Amino acid sequence: MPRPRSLNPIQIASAALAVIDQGGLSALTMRGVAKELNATAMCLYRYVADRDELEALVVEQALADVDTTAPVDGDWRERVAVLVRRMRVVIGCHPAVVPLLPVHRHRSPTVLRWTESLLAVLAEAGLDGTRRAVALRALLAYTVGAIQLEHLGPLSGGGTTAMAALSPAEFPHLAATAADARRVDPDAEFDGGLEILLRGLAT
Amino acid sequence: MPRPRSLNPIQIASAALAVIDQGGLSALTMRGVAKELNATAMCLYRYVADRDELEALVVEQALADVDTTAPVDGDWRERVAVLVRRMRVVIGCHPAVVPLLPVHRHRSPTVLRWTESLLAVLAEAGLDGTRRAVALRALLAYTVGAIQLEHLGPLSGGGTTAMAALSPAEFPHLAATAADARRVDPDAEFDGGLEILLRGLAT
DNA sequence: GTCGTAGGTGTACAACGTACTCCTACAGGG
DNA sequence: CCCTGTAGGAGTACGTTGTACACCTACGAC
Repeated sequence: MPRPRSLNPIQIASAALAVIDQGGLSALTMRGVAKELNATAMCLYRYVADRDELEALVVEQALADVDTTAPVDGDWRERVAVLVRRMRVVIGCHPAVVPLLPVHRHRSPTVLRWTESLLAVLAEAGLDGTRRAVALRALLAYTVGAIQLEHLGPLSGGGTTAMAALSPAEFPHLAATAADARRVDPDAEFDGGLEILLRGLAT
Repeated sequence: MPRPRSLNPIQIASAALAVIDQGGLSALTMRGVAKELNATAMCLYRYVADRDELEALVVEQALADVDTTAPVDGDWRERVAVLVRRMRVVIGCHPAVVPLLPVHRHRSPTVLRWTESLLAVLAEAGLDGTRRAVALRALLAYTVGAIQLEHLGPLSGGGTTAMAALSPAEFPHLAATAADARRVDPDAEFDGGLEILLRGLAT
């Protein structure tokens, strides 16, 4: 009986993701997303309760193309690494959503499926109960933290450069390490940290 | 010759921290902080360039009582753990600043001194060059990530509870692990993850 | 006392999220 | 075919935010 809807949540999520990809996090406004859809700001409230829910939609849309199926090749450590890297790669395509991840992570079906796959691998590795819960949180913490450091930490490079320029008298190790760090590419850095974690899990 | 200042950066930082501790991150506004100081919003701009700089001040103030001196007791792994735990405890006293940490971390002198101490311990452990840089980033990523998960993840507990209530048919491992996770206290969880990382660093 | 400088205040504006009100396009019944 | 009830979309408006600008004023040096 009623008038049919002219938008759907996927269109809204896509538009919002486009806005944020193009203009950064500060461009994500109700009015901005509405304009992208040739609609008005208030119209969006027929589909989302508030801005918070719009953010959750963006996060889910950004994560949607993470492959959450269980990897089959390699031992369990390699399979964990594959899952974690898949997540990182996809997030890397939408760096502006990084600040939204910690807040909306637990509402995303993709994150749930991904976590389920991760836990399955950990179970195969012989981890169960509390030890598995701790292992999961450690992997989650590292993943979230590393991705944030990568994208927010130095506003991509500036922070590390600034640290490398610190007085070697006051901060000898920091200045030296920052100089070293500039020569490590982000992939190697991420994988290196992940490997440390996986070595720790294996023993 | 000029009129003397009636405020100083420490007063502003303290007032801002008080505001955010009491009213949460959303209470941190120029007007709100000004009211706390019995001043006007515009007055603050004689001391900080913009809101961003005020946030940096809050972060530094919140972290100010982290003891960044090098621990002396225990082997290097224990000393790393002591430094990391000191940071976590202090941040735990100001949970509302957690979302500001990733953005302003690299501007904080306290973080610089803390990092310097951490690197010194890693150097004693025989790590140098690229390997030390990677180890540091891994520890940083875990620390930042774990603290965020702890304070933002589930709005403290609700998310884990929601996950425990998921359909065991669709998410068997997740539902079980979430149920287990509810019985792990936060300190043990954090220390457990940290220990995994340190074990990985030791080999 | 006088003066110049710099600190504090007041006003104002654009942009934000969103509550409320109205108009109107459409699916079903006659 | 028209008519009608319902729900979608638009418009307006309000309170709050950060902050630019102009003004006033309190104070140290002479």
